[in-house]
Amino acid sequence: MKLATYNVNGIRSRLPNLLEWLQRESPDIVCLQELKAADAAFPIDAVQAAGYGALWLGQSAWNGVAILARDSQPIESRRGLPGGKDDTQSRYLEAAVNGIIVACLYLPNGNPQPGPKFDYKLAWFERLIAHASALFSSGHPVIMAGDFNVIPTDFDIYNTRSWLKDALLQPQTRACYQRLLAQGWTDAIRHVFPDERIYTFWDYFRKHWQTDSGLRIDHILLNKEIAGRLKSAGVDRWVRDRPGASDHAPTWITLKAAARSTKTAAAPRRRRAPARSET
DNA sequence: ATGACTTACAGGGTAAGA
Repeated sequence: MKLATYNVNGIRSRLPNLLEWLQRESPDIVCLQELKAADAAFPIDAVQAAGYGALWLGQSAWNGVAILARDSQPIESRRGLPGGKDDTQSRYLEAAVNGIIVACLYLPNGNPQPGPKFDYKLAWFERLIAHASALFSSGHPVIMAGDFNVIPTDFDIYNTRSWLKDALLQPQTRACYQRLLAQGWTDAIRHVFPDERIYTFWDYFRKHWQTDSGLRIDHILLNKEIAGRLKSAGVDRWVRDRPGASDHAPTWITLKAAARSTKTAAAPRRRRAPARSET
């Protein structure tokens, strides 16, 4: 089972790239961010023709998230984070797919910093932390995947020199991410590659792709019910190299098949005791 | 270095991204 997260940066202009990637990599579950399209403009026909069921939360021009499931229809469990009465930005969608709760998120960028956009980022992060706590201890297998807009450590960026004022690596931003992880979540990419520089984003200018000057900001977090199933992880860098690519690359994990329930797996199968009524 | 690139909305120039 392969799950991926991909900030497409405009699903309509990126549709050929998205379809090529879906066909080549066949991910089972996909979290998309930055659709930059209203609900009515989501290319559901093309997505279905590629073999995927989908849920989406669109918005004209900006933001927008979607969850795709191969040969399956995701079952929506939440649309928007709790506590967002006045929040009009489409950044959170949650669904059940193949017995897993999948949370697809697009955390605010927060630049320029300081300022109202950074305040909004931190406030949104607080709402995420609160909801993530409930998800973590829900008893279900849960995966939170998306563009977190957080560079967790200096090891997750090619060089901090020109980013020191950036919202993505401010101490407050990193502290929020660490508080989230402290609930017990496994950062899947870092867990699989503890000593390697892994990037998921390379901005369009300054030849950052050509010089591999990237950031690791797209993350996949696993709760304790599913962390033991983590098998492998990676970044589909070839997608970033295609003509007309998004500035992000798809980031993915594979999972081992779910074990049978603990009781069933642990208890040796017993011969059925003869029933009294049989004699 | 309020920059360099790219998308969306609109149908030009501005906002936003990270």
